Amino acid sequence: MKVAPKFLIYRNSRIMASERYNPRDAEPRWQAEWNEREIFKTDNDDPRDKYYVLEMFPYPSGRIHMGHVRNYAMGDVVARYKRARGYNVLHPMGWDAFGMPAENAAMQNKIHPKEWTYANIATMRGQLKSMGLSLDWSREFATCDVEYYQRQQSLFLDFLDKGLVYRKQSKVNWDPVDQTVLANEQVIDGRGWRSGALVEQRELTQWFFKITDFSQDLLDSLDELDQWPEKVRLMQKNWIGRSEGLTLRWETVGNELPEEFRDVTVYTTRPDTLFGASFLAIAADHPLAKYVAASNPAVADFAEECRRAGTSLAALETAEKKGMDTGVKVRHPFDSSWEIPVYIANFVLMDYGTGAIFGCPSGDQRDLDFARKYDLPVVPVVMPEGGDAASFTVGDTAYDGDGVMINSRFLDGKSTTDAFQEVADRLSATLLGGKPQAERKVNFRLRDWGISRQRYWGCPIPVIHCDECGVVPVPKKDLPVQLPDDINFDKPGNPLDRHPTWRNVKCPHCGKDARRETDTMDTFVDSSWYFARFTAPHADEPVITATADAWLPVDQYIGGIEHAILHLLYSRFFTRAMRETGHVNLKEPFKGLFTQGMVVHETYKLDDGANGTWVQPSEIRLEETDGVRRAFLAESGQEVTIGSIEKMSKSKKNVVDPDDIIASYGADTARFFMLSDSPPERDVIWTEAGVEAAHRFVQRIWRLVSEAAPALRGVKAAPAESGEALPVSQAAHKALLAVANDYDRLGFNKAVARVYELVNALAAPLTKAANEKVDEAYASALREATQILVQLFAPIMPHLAEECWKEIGCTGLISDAPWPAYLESLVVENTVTLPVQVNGKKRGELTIARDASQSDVEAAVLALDFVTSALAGATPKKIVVVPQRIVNVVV
RNA sequence: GCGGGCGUGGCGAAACUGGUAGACGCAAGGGACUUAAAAUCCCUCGGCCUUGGCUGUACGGGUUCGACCCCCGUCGCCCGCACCA
Repeated sequence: MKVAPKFLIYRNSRIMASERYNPRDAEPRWQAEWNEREIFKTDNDDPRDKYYVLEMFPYPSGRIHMGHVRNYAMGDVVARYKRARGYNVLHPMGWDAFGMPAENAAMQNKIHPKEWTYANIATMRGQLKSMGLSLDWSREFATCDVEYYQRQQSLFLDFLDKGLVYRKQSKVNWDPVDQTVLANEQVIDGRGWRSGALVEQRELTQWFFKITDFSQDLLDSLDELDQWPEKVRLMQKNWIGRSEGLTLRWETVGNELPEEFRDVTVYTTRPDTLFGASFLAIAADHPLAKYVAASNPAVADFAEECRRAGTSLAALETAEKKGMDTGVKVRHPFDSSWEIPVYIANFVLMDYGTGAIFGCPSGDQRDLDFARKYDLPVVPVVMPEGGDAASFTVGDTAYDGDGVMINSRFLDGKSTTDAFQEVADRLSATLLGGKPQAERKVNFRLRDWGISRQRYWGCPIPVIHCDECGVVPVPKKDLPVQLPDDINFDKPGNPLDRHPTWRNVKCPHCGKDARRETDTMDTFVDSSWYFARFTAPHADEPVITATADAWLPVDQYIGGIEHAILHLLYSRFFTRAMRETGHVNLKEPFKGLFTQGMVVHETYKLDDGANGTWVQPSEIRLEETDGVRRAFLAESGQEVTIGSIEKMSKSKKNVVDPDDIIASYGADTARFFMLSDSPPERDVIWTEAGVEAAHRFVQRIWRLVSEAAPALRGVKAAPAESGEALPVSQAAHKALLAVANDYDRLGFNKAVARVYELVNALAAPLTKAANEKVDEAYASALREATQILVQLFAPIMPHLAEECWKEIGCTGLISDAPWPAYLESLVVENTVTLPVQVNGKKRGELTIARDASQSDVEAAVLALDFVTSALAGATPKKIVVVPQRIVNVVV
């Protein structure tokens, strides 16, 4: 980042009464002071009310980015504000340190994942420290620390013991060339990102957490999370996907199929549409599909094609809907002469329901597209209320709403709800092969959590495979199962798998030769309980129950919206599982949740089009002539294209390094800018002009405060209740009330606007105090107002606040100072100004006593000239008076 | 494809959740100070016509005394989709 040199010169010589504020001097000085006095170290035994504020811990990718600055600045404001409000605040930091990038770095740069990770942590810790965050660093840990993952293995064993862990077959993306499992993001257009080989799906036996044991509870408890964004609760609700339906068995036609295929079970939420059924669709992995494939090469080929589509749901559903007739037919449950074909379809998932559906084309768009493609009948069975049964048809759009049944024999005329019940009742009472043909069933979309990863850089799953005893848990006394250091990534595949000795172990049960599990855990496991570990980070047990119970839930959790579903749902599950295993006594880990927006930046491209190259903002010079902005390379002057505003990413090079910003402007400026202007839940656009303006404001505050300081130092701080200084005190106390309210709601941008307003209000008084003699009452009020101002911005710009605090003669650290109390008499107004509308349009104003009665207001309004002229002698139809708000005269 | 969200001046936004649309800031323009520049200070700033008014919160409808806010529909952009973290 290149900055105009004048910004970098902080002169030592005195200019007028003060010098420029120099963050490069002040910030390290105050950080050292805080550190020395250990004021951010949290005592678990402190008797005050607790407040736990946590930001999602970072992945140690190398350097912090602006998104981190924004996230941690928000958390720090909350922490500092709550500390001032008298809480015992826990505000810890750690590292989400396992994961793929370390392995990729190992392959590309021949560096050990551990070395790479800890080096990154060291760099990023330094960067975070330069931000002046009020963190308790004594609680820091990384999830790749043996001390941490040992406890995670211990939790795993407890879960296993409790029946919350099991193994089953599950599919993975397999790269046949690299002989390795690929993450979804490593599969690009169906091919491995490194090898380019067509990706296959393979079945592996993998470990799962039984999150589905808690489906209903995870859903129900969302109602209690009233300090979560509504959208996140809704997303989780949809993800869990509770539905009420019917499992329904369809008898297959003919006797040539084996016993197990005498019927096919489907799950449906729309049994009412049964008479619109025109096909059954089963997943490529359905047992019947496999059976047919064994003797039918075309079906086998098609099933294989489906398997190549990748494991991601998005890929599956975006793909063209395809199917293939298996030749098998089934009988309609209400008419044994009605035969319906069974297709294999690429959009039916074995994981959901029973892996088989019946298709009703008139009532489901996907089924309709499918039916049109394969020329299957489309019979409308539901029409909207009030429709005409004779003329209602379905063309290109299915009708999936509620309504009235048609073309459905005994259901005709019934509502969809009644038809559902009727079908369920009848088929539950019908026997097929000695069992009811249908059963009511609550189904969840939520699947169990597969945690097996065939990778090195993760927490080893602590079990042993013995030929005699099967799967044997590692005894707790043998923990940790430590990752071996002597590995390399010369060959594809999992280094643990091919390690010469690590796998070899004696069976803890029978003592014979056995093998270690070489799968490691999904990194989401690591982040599912770190918030609990922070409460007692050095304990022998995963958590100290009483301590965890005292600190949890996290009062305010702050992080990106991208974690709205998985991380938060897994953490909610984990807390429940830890409760079942006796580690904690609560089930919801996060009381308050806040999802912040991204940091975005303009992009710059040299040579337009496909082969253009992206250019970093630091290499750019911007010009504006006649309202047109143009960008040039600073070095050569060559013009570059200004592209769209996008999330900061390395690939688009539209990144700004926080280190550069902090070095040029200081941490306070960076923090202030990240919190000002944009509401925290929305994306914020990083602009040079914005940072510079923030920095100017920092300087402005310092100049005003330091110039007036000599006049303020000697006087006692006291608000003015009357006289010349009254407006000064009123402005300060009104701002105090408003900013506290803003901080309580995480409205940082609004708090910043209030701080601007207060500075504007105090600018003239401060300048006056700096330049001329003011009386003591005035100076006292001004000092009190200035102290309030400094306290208001202290959570955002703590270093500048400490500097100002000291300058105006306050003792102690502002980081330790209690939040000031506002005076009621200084914030209430005696009169109110009401806008007056005529027929809903504003025509003027009325200033009247605050406590004026409704009839007083009406009388005063009717006397206003613009009202009398609008009325022209007539009586108003109505006068709407909203107290303290508005008056509307309806003519 | 499914799920979720967002859309207000040239720009970031505010509007106490149905009550003055545009607070506060950025950018721009004008002025003061200065030998000059920077910094600083003052003024203007949604659009259209004439002081006063008309119009305006993505677009089209609706409810209401009153709609950025609630309802229905349309368009555009963003995020998630279970092995990225």
